Amino acid sequence: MIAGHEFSPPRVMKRDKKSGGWWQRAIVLVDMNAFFASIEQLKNPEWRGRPVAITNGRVGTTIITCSYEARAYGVRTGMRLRVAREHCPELIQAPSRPEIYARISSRIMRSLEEITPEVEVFSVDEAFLDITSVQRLHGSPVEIARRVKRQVLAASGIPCSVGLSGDKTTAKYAAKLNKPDGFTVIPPWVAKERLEEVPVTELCGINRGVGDFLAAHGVTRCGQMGRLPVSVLAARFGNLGRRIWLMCQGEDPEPIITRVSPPKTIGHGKVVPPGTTDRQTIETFLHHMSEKVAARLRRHRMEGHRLFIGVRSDQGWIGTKQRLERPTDDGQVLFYWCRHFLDRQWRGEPLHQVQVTALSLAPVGMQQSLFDLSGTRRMALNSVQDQINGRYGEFAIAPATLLKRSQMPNVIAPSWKPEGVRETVL
DNA sequence: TCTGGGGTCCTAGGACCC
DNA sequence: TCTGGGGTCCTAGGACCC
Repeated sequence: MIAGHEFSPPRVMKRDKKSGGWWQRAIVLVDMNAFFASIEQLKNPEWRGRPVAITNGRVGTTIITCSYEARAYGVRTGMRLRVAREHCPELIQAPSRPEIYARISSRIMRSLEEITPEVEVFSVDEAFLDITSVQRLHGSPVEIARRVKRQVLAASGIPCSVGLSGDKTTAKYAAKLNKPDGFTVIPPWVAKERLEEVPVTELCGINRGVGDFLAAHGVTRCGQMGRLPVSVLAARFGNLGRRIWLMCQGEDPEPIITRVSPPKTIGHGKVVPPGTTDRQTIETFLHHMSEKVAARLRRHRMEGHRLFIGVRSDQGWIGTKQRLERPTDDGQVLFYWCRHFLDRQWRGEPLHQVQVTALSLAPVGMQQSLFDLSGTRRMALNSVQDQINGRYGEFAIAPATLLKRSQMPNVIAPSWKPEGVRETVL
């Protein structure tokens, strides 16, 4: 490696005269605008400039996200399709296509890493970049941020909003000031002043829980935070409290997290037709969830050591968390426990949601039961199933009872993160 | 408020150890 | 059984994110 001082940030923070000076710390937040809808408009040119809403497959009734043209009519994420059509009769329904969104997301993230290796994939459509140490290489923060915007467009064909500041929270706040296709700079030395009148709940990380606590102490706007001793926040929220205190003053110390860590839980849940009481239907859904969870466990070469199974009725969740005698990545085993759960805990109440989540994940153990023949046979089968599904799509092959449900849409969670964007650093 | 379908992190408190 | 003074591990649940 080259001597450290080559890359260390300048000690003196210069004012950004004609965007020429160096910043002590420079953080960019990239936010794709209406990501899924923008992609569908890109792939279907006749939809450009028109109101498009993404739903969960053809059968979805709730809007996952929608284009800005649709938003102009008052259509919103989470709205029922039926209600949305009242606002906007010509609304185009587009079933979500997760694989495509995932591919484009990966492409965007890889292109960002050409600018700096310090990229934090925050969600499928958002990323933080710490560009502090590449100022010598690529120019001023403003120039680099502009390049980020150009590069995302080149990599994906769709616009994004960019926020630039000296810390993560202010950069994120900046990015949402101008949407879509925005570019907002809040130089670090004016961050505190710019945040002064901003309600604290506008900042990422402050919601009702923290917001109510702050309000009870007379703090509703960032500028009021200085009056509250940091010890009050620390006493209530620990380290998070200290961070919040700094965040509101434009000095969020949070670093960019480049490390991709393995998942800690893997789960799937699904809304079932409201008021379902038919055991067979419930089982089919749980079976489907079990196989999906197991397939992902195997893809990560992980096993669940604990398991959450739950169903939701009008009375709320009925669920169990249990420790497995033996960790597993096998859908049959997961489904076995689902049935067991139904036998023990379900009294036939009408249900509207089911959930299967593998907890306490750990890499597949070395002590694998190599002498357990039935075990190895199942592993081989699972491995083949994964390969086929990997090539031809999930559930190209699956237990027979699931095939007739194979039109069950796959969704992509906004929290999905692309894999293999970078090598995990040891 | 939740919609729908995913996640993470943190804290409090209990069980159990010496 | 409680004294006294540590500690660890585990789990449930809350708060937050997209």
